Amino acid sequence: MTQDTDRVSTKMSQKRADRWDRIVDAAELCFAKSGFHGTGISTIAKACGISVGHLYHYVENKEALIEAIIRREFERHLQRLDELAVGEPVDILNELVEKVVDSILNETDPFRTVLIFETLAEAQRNPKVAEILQDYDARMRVRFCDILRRSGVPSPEVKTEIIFTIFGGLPVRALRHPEQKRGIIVETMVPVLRQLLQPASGMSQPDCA
Amino acid sequence: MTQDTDRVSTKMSQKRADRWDRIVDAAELCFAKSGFHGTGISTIAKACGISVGHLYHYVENKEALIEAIIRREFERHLQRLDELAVGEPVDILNELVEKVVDSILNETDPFRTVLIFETLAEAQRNPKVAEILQDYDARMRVRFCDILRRSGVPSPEVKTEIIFTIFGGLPVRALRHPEQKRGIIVETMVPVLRQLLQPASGMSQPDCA
DNA sequence: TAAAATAGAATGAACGCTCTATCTATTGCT
DNA sequence: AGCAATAGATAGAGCGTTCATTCTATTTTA
Repeated sequence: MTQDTDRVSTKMSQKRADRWDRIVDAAELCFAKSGFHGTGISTIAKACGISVGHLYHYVENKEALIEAIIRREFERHLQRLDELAVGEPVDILNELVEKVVDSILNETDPFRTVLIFETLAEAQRNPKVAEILQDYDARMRVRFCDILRRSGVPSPEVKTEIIFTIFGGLPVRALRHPEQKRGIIVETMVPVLRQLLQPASGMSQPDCA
Repeated sequence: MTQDTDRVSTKMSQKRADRWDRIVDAAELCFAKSGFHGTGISTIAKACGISVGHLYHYVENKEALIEAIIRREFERHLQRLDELAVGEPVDILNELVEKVVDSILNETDPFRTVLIFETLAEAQRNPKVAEILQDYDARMRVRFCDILRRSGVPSPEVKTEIIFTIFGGLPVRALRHPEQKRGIIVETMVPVLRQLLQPASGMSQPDCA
């Protein structure tokens, strides 16, 4: 351990990174409660126990904070997607359906969902946010599509799009129809998914022999 | 026509209603451009060419304006749904699929979509908005479900929920993946819809043969 | 002339952000 | 090791602006 200065600076930037994380944590909570534009910087500063001036030593401006939160959230989604891809290609389809079902049933994560709509609304008027959104969506599509392709699902791109549509609709439904029993949806959704994810067999569309 | 006073007062309230409509029109446009919380009252007043003080003679407060816009938008949705229900029960399914396809292809209404997410985001922190949202959703569900029931679709409630999920997801996709050709989606979506809307026939296990 | 319509200034709070001041900890020099 | 110099951490008041709303004054209409 000869890089003493390095270790010090690492420890330093580690501390900085920790502080940054705590700020983003607090901001996420505040934004979830009151929205991007309903939350003041002073509220966020208070929420993580620092002063406004101090917060601005870590955060360039509110906009950057919003983007950071959106990015972090999408990174989580990408990670979840990667966890899906570890199985054997043969089992993947079953695993996929299982995960989808699980995802529907356990989508109770309350304030994570809030930011979805906040983000979508923001993306409509903030081109930078729109770009982030579309960029991450593209990356998620590629990964998911690869899984389908490796599993021999025909027209994987379109299937990806349709499944993403369903998943995009689920949180909407959770808001618009919160009493709906998720289990019942799953029951009817599973055969639909199975039909969509059906690997190429004898009779099939132009896409596959 | 003996109720002269009535006619006068009607003409009066007619004028008031017109003014009100123009205010809501302007507000809708502004909110679509900058969001509920990104738009100031003065902006709305300017957009419909009246003063702030005057606007407050028609509008109780900003909140009421937001609610009015949301309500008006949902009324439009309800109306569109009713237009769907006029056909013969037998043809309804085909007509339904056709309308759905048409809806996907022509969902270019730009600023109407904006308010969807604005509304959903708002509903998460404003209980009154959430109630409106859920109330209108329930009414739309009932109507749509009735159509399915009259057409002999099994498990119409669940089918309604699933189709609403897909429809809820479409605008999400339009934002997250705007380059996606809608036509391709439709091609693959139609068989999915047909399977979902399949009327009860001989072999009809709970879900699949 | 009474009432309704309309305008726009005034209000006070909240906003995002910057500035300065203090305080702490590390560094270089001897 | 001990002190001075320096850099970073932190706080909070202050800036100019905008917000939603109200108030008062004026014009138009009945």
